[in-house]
Amino acid sequence: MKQRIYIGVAWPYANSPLHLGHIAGAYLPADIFARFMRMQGHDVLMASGSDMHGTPITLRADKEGVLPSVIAERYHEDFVRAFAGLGISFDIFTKTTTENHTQVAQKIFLDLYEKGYIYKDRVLQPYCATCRRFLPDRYVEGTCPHCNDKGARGDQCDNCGKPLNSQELKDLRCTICGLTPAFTESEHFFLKLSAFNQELIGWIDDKTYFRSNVYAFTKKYLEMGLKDRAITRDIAWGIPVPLPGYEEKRLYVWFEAVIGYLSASMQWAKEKGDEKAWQPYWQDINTRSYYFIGKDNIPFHTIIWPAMLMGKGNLILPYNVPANEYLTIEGRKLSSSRNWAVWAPDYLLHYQPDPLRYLLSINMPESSDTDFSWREFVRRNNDELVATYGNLVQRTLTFIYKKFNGTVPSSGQLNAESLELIADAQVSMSKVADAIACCSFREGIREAMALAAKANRYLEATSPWKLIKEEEEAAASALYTALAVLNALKIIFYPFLPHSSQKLHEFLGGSGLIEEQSWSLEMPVSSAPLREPSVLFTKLDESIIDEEIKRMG
RNA sequence: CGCGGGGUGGAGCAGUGGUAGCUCGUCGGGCUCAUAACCCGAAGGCCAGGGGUUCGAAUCCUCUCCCCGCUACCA
Repeated sequence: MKQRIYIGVAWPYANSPLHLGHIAGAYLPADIFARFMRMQGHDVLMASGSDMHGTPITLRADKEGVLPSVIAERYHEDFVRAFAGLGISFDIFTKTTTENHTQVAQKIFLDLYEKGYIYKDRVLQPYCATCRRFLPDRYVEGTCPHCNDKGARGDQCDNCGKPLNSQELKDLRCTICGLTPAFTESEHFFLKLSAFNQELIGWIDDKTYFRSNVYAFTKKYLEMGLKDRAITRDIAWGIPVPLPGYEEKRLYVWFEAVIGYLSASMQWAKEKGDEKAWQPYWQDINTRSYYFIGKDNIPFHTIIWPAMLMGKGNLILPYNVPANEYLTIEGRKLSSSRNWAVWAPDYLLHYQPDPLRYLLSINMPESSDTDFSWREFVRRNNDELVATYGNLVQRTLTFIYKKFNGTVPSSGQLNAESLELIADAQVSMSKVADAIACCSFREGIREAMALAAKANRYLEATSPWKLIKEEEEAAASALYTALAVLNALKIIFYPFLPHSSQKLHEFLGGSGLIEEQSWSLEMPVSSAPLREPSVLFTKLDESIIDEEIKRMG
């Protein structure tokens, strides 16, 4: 049955390049899922874009003396290049500064406002006279009224975990200049999250198939009770509030950026020349929407965005939010400011995308934080990708190429071992499919690699290089069987390693894009031509470990 | 009593009630089609520790210890 699937992927903040954390956290799992679903014949729309607004971008622009848009555009283009290099197959990757997004965001704002889900309220807001600006919550520090910890921020106290607002803090100070701000009244718009509390509890209740951390976190959050949140700010960079008298205010990023999931779909439809094409992805209740994000984004995708969708009405709620945990680098938390990170553009200058995709897939932070180390990268590449999978392909194809004229050997009468291996390949195909379908990517790629290892064992046991001297037909039959397994491998590795699967597809005589193949085992056709193979993956020298580590930090 | 994640052979990890597994590394052997790749065998773990539940626990409960996040950039 053909399923329609919408895949939303976290919108990267356009203020620094993409790093491995982004890729392992959201983009790679989303891409694996999308490629798999497309190959299964499902109808997929995968969308994302750059989050161009927000304070960090403004701060950086101030520092460099340029407009915020300059910074945002620079990184947006950088993202587009990195995604292309890594093979992240978005159907659309746009940005929040488009006319389209601005209009959609403003329209939703107005709609929720008219329905009473957004209301005005006057708030006392800390204003720093020295810095001449209103201070967002996290720019205010003080003493927690609950536990007396001195490092509490305007939004919450990290010591006791209690949510706060700036007015509750004692000994208030501005984190920029350290002086005491004064409270000034300002009018803001609030999203009435409290109105959706019950409905959200009902919605999350049957989402037991969610990853346990996502489910538990959301449930607890909802049971503690939702508080309405301000969704406008007194800043200049962002989407204007579309009401007269509020020209100086902007929509706050977390309200506006999530709307990008919807506006990007509309943009995709427009570019496709069918303005209504987005509707089935958002309005058909049989469509399943998935949101791939990092764990810090959970509340925005399981609470705020669903609440907004409920308020807007006639839009489907998330079907699943497979949030990943974090990736550490060489055992330490990554930090862009300390350059303790591996940058995607930088990686792509030196290495192929598939080895990285392999490591991040097989060691994906699905259920707990995992570590990326260059030693592990080299090891996985050399000992697993090259030695197990790559070498299987190489030994099979070069042998056939030399001894069978570069054509598929005749299958002859397949013996019991051969039939068993082919059956195993079929089982692997469905196991990998099941694993990916429930977002267990690690399990999926492990199974794929296990099949490659099994094929190596089969070759060892049948030893066609010996058979060919006495019983050429038996050798042909064994190699035919190995080719059948390669046909399975190119498919089941495809979602994870699209570049090498495409290459293998071509070695095996296939034409066109492997993506157009279906998720099924195609038996080779005897005497069909193969193409001259070259290596699928290359070994990496151990010396890169120290070099790469030296370049960080 | 702040919250959360985690502690499984040398390394990285899987395993959530029923004889402790995977990949790599190490040692020994085989093979020679293949990117010194492949295959077989072996050594190596009282599953952080104490207590409890159970016929039976790495797996459930409880306590203790240790590590990592929860602070700016940041999935």
